[in-house]
Amino acid sequence: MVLCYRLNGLFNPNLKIMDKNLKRMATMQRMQVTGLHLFYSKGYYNTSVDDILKELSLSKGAFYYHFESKEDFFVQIIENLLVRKIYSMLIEPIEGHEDTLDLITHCFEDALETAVHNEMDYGFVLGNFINEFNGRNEKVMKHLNDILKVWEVNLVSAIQRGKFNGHLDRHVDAEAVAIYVMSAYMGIRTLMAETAPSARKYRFMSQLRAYFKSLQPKTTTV
Amino acid sequence: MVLCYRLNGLFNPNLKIMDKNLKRMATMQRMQVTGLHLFYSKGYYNTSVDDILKELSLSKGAFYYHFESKEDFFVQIIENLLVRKIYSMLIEPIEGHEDTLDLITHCFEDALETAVHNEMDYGFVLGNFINEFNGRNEKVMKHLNDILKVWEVNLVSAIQRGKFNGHLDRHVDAEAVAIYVMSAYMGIRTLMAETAPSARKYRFMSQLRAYFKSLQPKTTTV
DNA sequence: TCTCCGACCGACCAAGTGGTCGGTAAGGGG
DNA sequence: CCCCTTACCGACCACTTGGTCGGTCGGAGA
Repeated sequence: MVLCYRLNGLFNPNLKIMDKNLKRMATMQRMQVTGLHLFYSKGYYNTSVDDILKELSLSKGAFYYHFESKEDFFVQIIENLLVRKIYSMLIEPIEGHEDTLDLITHCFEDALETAVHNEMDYGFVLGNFINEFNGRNEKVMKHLNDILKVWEVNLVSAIQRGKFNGHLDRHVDAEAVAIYVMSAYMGIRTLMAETAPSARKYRFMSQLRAYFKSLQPKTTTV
Repeated sequence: MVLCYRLNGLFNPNLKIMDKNLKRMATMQRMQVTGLHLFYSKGYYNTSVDDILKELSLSKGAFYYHFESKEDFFVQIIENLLVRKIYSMLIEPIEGHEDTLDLITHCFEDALETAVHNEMDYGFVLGNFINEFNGRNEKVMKHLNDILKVWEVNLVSAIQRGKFNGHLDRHVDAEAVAIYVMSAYMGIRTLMAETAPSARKYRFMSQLRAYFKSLQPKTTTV
């Protein structure tokens, strides 16, 4: 968004036009934010465009003035909101040069804690949407899989960094650990969805730590 | 089904009526089987009753003659098909008295292998439906959570059995292991849904084994 | 043979669905 | 002052949805 703003500013130094763009983008942003909330809580196919508009006291006309279609709207939500949130919640926190396993542990601890408090956990939102669109909408799936891929790549490189720094055993299969960690995270979020989220989070984290211990460098023989 | 058959036979020894019940149940069974397939591949809310009927060349009348509503239909699918399949795929295989961790490993190996071949993996079907109905339909969610609970309970007792038999360390937290194992399984199925299922299965299993190793009795000191 | 009943048909309904389109009010530029 | 663009309105459209209901038909019982 900031990027577009600057670009328009470059091409057209007129202040008024910049104001207009700001208004346009504010409206679109509002639609996207409530759209994501509704899509998340009721599902994409089970949320009508009217539902979103009602929430905002806007009309159909406004919606189709700003977006080509419901699908286009959703893709923009993915690109504008989902990607960034996942980046800041699940990728950025493991980018440091400290102990990789510690970083992942704290990252998951934080992410699951927000989930316990019923706030939106974008890692789970992603899993939810993957389940909903899988086999139903290739185009959207491609965008969702791209996010997954970014997450995976960043995990792999963090793990490799950890091996290099001596925080992980040299024989650890980075790709495998990444996949496993992602699986576990997405799975626990499904299990936390309805029943005893706090207790389940605690149990999950204890076993994640146990698993991570098995990845630490083996100082003893063999 | 067999049970109902026998019950009807008991209360009414008339052969003709048994035949009639058989026909009725055969039709209902057919509807449920294709219903589950469609609900699984397109989602519950995104599959219309007409879609199912078209597949079977049956009419609306037939459907609402046998079932009260779409929701009732789905609940019966859960009770008649989902519960049994999950039992035979994920619970029965870990009931033995051999090494619990071996049993779980083989069970998952088998279940994921059928998933790789694009067959229906009912463990994943369950996760899918939980995601779809979570926060949208309490009644259905209750039924789905019940299945999850049964799975959990059986896992816990299998793990406890393993501790008793000396296959697992005495200090292992059975509940935590159960939750963790379930999470991992449900998660990997989401990740296997679209991209590189076979490779991901392989990586997942390797790390599951690594984790399981950390649960084995510690023969060394401390 | 007549009657009755279970199983099924298909036209129909109200309530939505995504999407279109002819408007219109505001407000800046000429 | 007019004019044109932007942002939005809301009636409307074709279509689908879950669900209803009067009817049909074959076969079993009397």
